[in-house]
Amino acid sequence: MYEVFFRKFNEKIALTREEEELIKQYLTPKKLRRKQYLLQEGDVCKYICIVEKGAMKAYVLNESGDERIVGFALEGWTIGDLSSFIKQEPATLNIDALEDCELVLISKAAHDELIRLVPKYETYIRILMTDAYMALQKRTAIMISMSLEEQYKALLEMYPAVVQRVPQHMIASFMGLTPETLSRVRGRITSRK
Amino acid sequence: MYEVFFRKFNEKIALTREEEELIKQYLTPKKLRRKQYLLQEGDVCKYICIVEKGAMKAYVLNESGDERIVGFALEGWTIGDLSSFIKQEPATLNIDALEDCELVLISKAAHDELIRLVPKYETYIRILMTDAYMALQKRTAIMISMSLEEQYKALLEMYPAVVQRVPQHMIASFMGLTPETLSRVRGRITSRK
DNA sequence: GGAATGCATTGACAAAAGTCAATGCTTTTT
DNA sequence: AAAAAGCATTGACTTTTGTCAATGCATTCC
Repeated sequence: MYEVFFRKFNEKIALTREEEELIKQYLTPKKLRRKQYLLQEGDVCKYICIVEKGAMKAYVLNESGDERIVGFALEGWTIGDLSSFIKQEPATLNIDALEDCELVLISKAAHDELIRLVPKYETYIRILMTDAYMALQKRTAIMISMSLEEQYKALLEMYPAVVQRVPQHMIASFMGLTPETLSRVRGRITSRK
Repeated sequence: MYEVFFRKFNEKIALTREEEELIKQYLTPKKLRRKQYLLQEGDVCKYICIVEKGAMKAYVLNESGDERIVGFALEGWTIGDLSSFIKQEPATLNIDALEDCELVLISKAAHDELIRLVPKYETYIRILMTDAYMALQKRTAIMISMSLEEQYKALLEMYPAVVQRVPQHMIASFMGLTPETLSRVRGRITSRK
């Protein structure tokens, strides 16, 4: 249990057995079936979630009521409405399972305690946030500076596992496009290349 | 000197006089004239930069060679090519001064030392990264889920000082639009409202 | 095994955004 | 004070993207 979580953790900062055991006490395992919600808009995000197995997506609904995907999470990735989690305010994001999932949850209380008690946890979170921010900056730069063809190619490079695993209409949603437009973009890429 | 930097720091975590003095030794002041570069694409980002006075922008160049603005920084804000800074790899961002600026710089060596020596510095950076990530998530959600009119209104709420202070063609660039389109979007908002 | 559902693609058309050129107004430069 | 540069706006036109409808294919569900 928690193999993926601690593997990812140790890739960034090596933990002793004792530290691992201590941290484990603050973690909660959870299984989620495909299409089940982890979080719904308006609820407070009670947990940061690390995916041990499966795949999740986070999205907002636009005025027409259709999903715009803000992010995905595969094995080893972290997902949650961070803003809602940190401030304990109602969430703007919806998060649900794309596949049957095994998750590790960290509650706000556990998170605060871990930061207080385990210096390496704070360091890990600092690095996690930094990495997440860098990745989102990169995605933002891609979105505002490239043609759709180039955006799609860049996402393929940046998130090959996601593009492979997730239906294309969700990639379209992630890019802020309709499925038809993404289909045509892909057509242009394969015909011209 | 460094008033704004320490004011922002103390808003998040209170420092003792001794801690302030210690941290000060790792900071470098720098003045930059309007239009001068802090960083050019291809160079390694040597410093994280906090704006004491003035305004900066970070941008990428698209295939047509025109600027797409990734972010602004006003007084008290932080700017830099974080990815380049952390990995000490060539930058993809250009950063320059919109106005004459007074800056506080933190080199990579200073940053690493501060993290090692001053626990509150690591905490501050963790919070800074978390806040930056939350803000960028919000901006991303806005960009993929809203009409241009709503995007502009949302940016007005999110960054009123920026919209007020910066020429509109830069706001257009920040939104991934041409200046003409933003002008028309603004026209539609004021006529319909 | 057949029906239903979800998904990607394509076509025809409508709506939105980009491009190019021109204008008028400031601000900056000299 | 005059000239130049920067900026926002507008109009005419082009290109891109969205919308709606239809099709074909694969997967899932009874």
